[in-house]
Amino acid sequence: MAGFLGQYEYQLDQKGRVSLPADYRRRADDSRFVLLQWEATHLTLFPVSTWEGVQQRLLDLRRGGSAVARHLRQITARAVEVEPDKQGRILIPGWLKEGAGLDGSALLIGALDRIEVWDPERFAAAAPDPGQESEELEAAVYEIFG
Amino acid sequence: MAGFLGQYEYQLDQKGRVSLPADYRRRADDSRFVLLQWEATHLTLFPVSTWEGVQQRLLDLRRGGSAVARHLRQITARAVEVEPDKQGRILIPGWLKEGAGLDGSALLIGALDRIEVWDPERFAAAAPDPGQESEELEAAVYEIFG
DNA sequence: GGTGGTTGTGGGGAATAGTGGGTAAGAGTG
DNA sequence: CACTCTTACCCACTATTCCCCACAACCACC
Repeated sequence: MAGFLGQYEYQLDQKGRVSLPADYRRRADDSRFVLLQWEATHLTLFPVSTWEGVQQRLLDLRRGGSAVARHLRQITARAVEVEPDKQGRILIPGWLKEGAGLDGSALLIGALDRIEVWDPERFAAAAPDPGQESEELEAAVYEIFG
Repeated sequence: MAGFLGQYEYQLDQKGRVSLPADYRRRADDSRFVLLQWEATHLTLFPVSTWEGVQQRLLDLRRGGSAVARHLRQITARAVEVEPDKQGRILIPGWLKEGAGLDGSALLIGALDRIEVWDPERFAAAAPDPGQESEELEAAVYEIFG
């Protein structure tokens, strides 16, 4: 099955809720999601079925006892399990809105097995500059799409 | 099932009680927990079902008779079994509050299979500085989230 | 071109969650 | 045995969260 695709810009209401595109709701095999910030720029929304695999890898890494394992709490502390209400909206906690720079509206991006939640301006700014990086991207993309 | 996630800052009342987030209470398969300090910085709260595995590993280690095994009592001495009251609060003994630097308020952190109890300022100070450590963390995290 | 369903958006009201404190039972001490 | 201090249970208050109803825009389909 094709994963999450496309982009939707929705309002973030005064209670901190955003609609989840109906298309995404239908595609997800589970109605529950894990919303977390593991990159500084944006939030990521995993269906719980996908999240479980991630969680297992996190547990394995922590049990390994490496130096970085001690900081994993910084990741899990920035996560919540959310479930859309009857109208298909999820509530984004204040501390996550702040971290992702969300105010007013949110851009929902389909990213195959997950959904990303961006502040529209940040997303525009995150596009690669025409230059070296963009050339590398182009080359990689050519190899994939053939 | 998704484990314990997120962060909640609650008051620590004059009797030394803290509310356990309702979400955590629902998630735990058992209402009883083991609260202990095994790291200098904070306290950790294990559901008894999870604790049993830890306890088994402690017993195995002690039976192994290694040098460190002789100091395990320093760990178990800093532990208590707690159970939330009807309002969902647990009582933190004075000697544990002191060791974790708790006063006024407590930050409850979801860490997948366990819950951590931090002094808010200490938690902020424990965040990895932008630098080598933070880069390693980012790299490890990228590998996990792909 | 109407018509019915679906989708995003707004807001009111009930249930729940966190917080404070009073009082009784229990443990430890002299 | 009496006294004190701690722990546990209970009642009450307030703010937040969650659930539900309702509207309006859009699309598809007769």
